[in-house]
Formats: sequence, C-alpha cells, structure tokens
Amino acid sequence: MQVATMRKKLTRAFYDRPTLQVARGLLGKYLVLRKNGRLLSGRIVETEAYIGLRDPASHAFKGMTPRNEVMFGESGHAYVYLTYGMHHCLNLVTERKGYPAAVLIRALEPVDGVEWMIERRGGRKLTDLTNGPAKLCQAFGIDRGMNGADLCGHSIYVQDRGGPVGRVGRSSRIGISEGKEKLWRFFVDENQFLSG
DNA sequence: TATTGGATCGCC
DNA sequence: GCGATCCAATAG
Repeated sequence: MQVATMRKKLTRAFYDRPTLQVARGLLGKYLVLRKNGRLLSGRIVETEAYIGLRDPASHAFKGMTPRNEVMFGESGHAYVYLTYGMHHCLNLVTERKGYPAAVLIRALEPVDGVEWMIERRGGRKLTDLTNGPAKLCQAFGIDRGMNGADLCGHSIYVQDRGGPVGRVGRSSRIGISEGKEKLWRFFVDENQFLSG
C-alpha cells in the first residue's frame, strides 16, 4: 500500500486526550460522513476547544443539562446542538468520561461530495460552502439526529489521509462573550476556507 | 408558566 | 447593521 493513499480512521485514543491537543491535532484531518449511500468529506482547517466546568464560554459551564450531557460522556462522540433557533454546530467530545470537553469544528475545505454540498447550500461558491460551523453542518446535512453518534462507527468519523497541515495559527474563540483571553481557536494559517 | 438570549448566517 | 427563529436555561 502506498503512503499517499492511506486513510486511517482516528481511534478513541485520539479523542481521549487533553482537548487543546485534540483541537490542534484535528487540523489537516478529514471529517467523513456516510449517509444515504453518499460520501461527503472535508479537510478540517479551523477548530475551537471548550474545556471543563470553569470555561464560561462552554455549554458545560455550571454543570450537566439535557442539552450538554453528551459533552460529559465518553470521548469520541459527536455533540450536535441547535443554536439561534436555526443553525446546527458539530463538536467532537474529548477527554475522560465525566469531564465535559469538546472541539467545535468551525471550518473545512470541501473534498468529497462537493456537488451535494453545493445543492444543500443553495448553489453557493466553493469557498462559501463550509467556512463556518453552521455552514458545514448544512453542507453535510448534520442535525441533532446525530447528537451522540460514535465517531468510531461508520456513519461519521475523522480520517488521517497524511499530507502536510500547513502553518498553524491560534486566536481567541469567535462569537463568545466571556473567556476571550484564552487562545483556544486553532486554524491553518492563510487557508481560504476559514470562517469570517 | 414567562422571559431572555445564544459557540450564526445572510441579507439590508 | 440587523432580523430570523426556536428552545434551553433561568426566574417567578
């Protein structure tokens, strides 16, 4: 087998680590979704970490609720929620069971199934398909039905396809009111598919 | 039971 | 800059 064509699915051990390492490590990996006989994928170029009970920007701040309970569960599961009454966001749960933490997927480079993404996104151009957490969920058709899905299963997972990541940048997280001093957003510098 | 505001997006 | 649109979280 050639190295260039290796496609290795990330195991639970990848997610069961400190969240900042996972958020950084996901850059350059490929989010894959198999649904209705279709294969959709995108290269992850922007992530954010939400860590523990003391992070005021996290849904888990102040404890477990029906919405955020997946964040408290086993690592390597999808946490999907609805925000602003109309948009879905995808997170990948990290760290040990009982400790609430996850990585928000904020932007992707479309790779497989681009035609279906364009269809779901109302005919928008390539660079406006998956450059935002809710946009990529719309492009992939991700909704709350996938909340809790096991990333070690066959319908949604992350692959390592090799290749260089590029230079990594860090910043404070976007769209939050508290916790801005933490540089918990990671992105592939100069990438044209980053969110606004 | 009522109120408030949000890890966003797209149009004005 | 602002409205959409719904529901989780909180207060009463």
